[in-house]
Amino acid sequence: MSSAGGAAGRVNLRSALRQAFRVALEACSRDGVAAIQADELPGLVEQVRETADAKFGDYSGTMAMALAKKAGKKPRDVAVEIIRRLEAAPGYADLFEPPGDPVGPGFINVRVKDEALAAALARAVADDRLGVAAVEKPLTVVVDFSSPNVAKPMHVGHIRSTVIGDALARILRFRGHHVITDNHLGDWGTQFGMILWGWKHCRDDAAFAADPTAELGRLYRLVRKVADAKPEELATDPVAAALAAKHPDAGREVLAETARLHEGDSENRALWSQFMPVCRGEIDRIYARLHVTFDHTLGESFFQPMLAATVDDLAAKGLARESRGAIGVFLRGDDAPPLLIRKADGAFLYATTDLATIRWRLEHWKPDRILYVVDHRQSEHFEQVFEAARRWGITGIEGVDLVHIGFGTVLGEDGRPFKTRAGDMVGLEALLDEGVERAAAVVGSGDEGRAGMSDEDRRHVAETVGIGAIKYADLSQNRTTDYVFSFDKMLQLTGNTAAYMQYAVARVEGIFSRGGLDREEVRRRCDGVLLADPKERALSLELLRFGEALEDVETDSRPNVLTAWLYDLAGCYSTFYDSLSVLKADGAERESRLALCDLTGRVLRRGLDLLGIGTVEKM
RNA sequence: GCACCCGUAGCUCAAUGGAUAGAGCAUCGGUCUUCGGAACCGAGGGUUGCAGGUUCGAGUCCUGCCGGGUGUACCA
Repeated sequence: MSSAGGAAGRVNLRSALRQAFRVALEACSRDGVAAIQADELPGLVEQVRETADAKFGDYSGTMAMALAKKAGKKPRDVAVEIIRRLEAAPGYADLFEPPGDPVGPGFINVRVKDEALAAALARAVADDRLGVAAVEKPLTVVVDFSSPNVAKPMHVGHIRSTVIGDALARILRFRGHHVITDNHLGDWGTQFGMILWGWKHCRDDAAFAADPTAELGRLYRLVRKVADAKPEELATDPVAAALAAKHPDAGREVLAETARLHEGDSENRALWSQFMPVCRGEIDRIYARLHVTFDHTLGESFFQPMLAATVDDLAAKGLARESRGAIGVFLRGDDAPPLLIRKADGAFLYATTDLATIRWRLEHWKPDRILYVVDHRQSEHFEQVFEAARRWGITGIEGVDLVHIGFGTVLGEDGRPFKTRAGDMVGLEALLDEGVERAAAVVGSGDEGRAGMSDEDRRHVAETVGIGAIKYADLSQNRTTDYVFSFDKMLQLTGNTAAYMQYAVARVEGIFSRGGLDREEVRRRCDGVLLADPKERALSLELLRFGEALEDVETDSRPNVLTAWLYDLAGCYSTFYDSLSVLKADGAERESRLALCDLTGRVLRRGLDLLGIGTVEKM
């Protein structure tokens, strides 16, 4: 038996090569080639990366050029010194060909041995983890994402946090980290003051009985306009305008309702308890459809009992003080705006809850890292909260990474924030519906995979493709930039889209059902892979880089690194499959190529799964 | 005013300081008597907003402009 499931059988080629370079560089330093401090070693070792072009080999190291100046030597001479020690590094010769001479100004190019590649691939085929090694030092990582305000309908603005956060959590978990996901619901803020005010002044009992969610949504939208009292908004909404005229002080009254809720007013608390299940039911339905789950859903209300103590403690430590009736933490001197933690009317704020939440999480979960997947517009807020938390000196905060994973805005095709013609945010559910509807039309356009497909199957395929398209479009963008939302582009069957990737999976895996083959049997028989053709070798190497792609996703919390790699993998497969026979091949060649197909299908499927995207057998 | 982010092919987007700035769409051309053609191969298309600077090497780092966005005391 091969080492199925055994960590010893999994090799991350890049990590192995970096380790060899580390040894070589340490030797260079010892031998006086170039003085290298221990703290600059990691940066140099990271300069081992995949080559830009296969003609240069598989991996290259560029650190010789960086080291040349301080060594007082020519870059190529430094490279020669590194190469000499690299070849002697433990384990190097098992996996890699001798490097040869430096290229150009001093590139050290390395090629993986074919035998090592074939053996690693055979192990990956037999492995549930597809050859991906788990991290050596698992961290406890809290991922705080989605976090909608429950009293208002979820809209397109929530999709990015939800989808990116879910993907990051899945990937970190697969990497071997201990991941705790928490949906930090906005269930205690001013939006509830709006609902409360609306409930008391303009509710429609019949409408609430018929559809509580819709009625609460109506109240929120209506009262927000009344409270904001912007003339241009009121001009287009006579109902809101009439209410605003009748209640000129609505804005303040809304805040008063919020404050009463926070103070424990029995009527407002009772209404809150009545509204919450309605709100939760609404968002849970969407999460179910997105296949997104959370380990915890500790909303702001959960931390409410800790807020007064939070303010008191910060004040007692001399970090927070009164200013204009409110209480704030002054982080940048007396002139810069402080981080407010209590309003003049006594109500607490977003920052108060965030600080209390950090303390609670540190105490109960002892994380090494907390990721906040939140709109980039809140970057300043998080900078301040993190700074305040550190100065506060909460127990256990030393060494904990607090990271704001910001992301850009979703734009309409006009380049403006994505809104309906009326100017409202686009509802998330309606968005998903439209995606699925359009997917149904696209999926129905072919005929190959549809033979014998029931209506139910077709609905399932449309749902999987439609939701997948929306998620993939989001995840395949660099998260830091805004992006233009376009159903037409995300549902294309070519290019870097979910539909293309899902199709690739169906096509790859269709080989086995079409050929009437037992995949388990293919895997059992695989004891190596033939790499006679460059296309087979390219595909094999790409497959073994799955772990590297996941590692790179974690480094900068960027899921688009994974989508880009999956797309490259699909490209390698297409090239391979187009020119080399699989089912029509014979003997060992057929076995080898079937194993490649099997692994490609499983890696693509797993990769999409790690992005939260489903796949189908036929489409 | 101050702070942060962004300006890359006609369009939508990539590119952890590395080699000739890449994909898809669109345009044009080619392959194969389809192991799922929703394929594969190729071409054209770029002064990476502008001007300096650092570096062996800059789309990437620094400075200054131009243009766009966001945030800036009691929303979250």
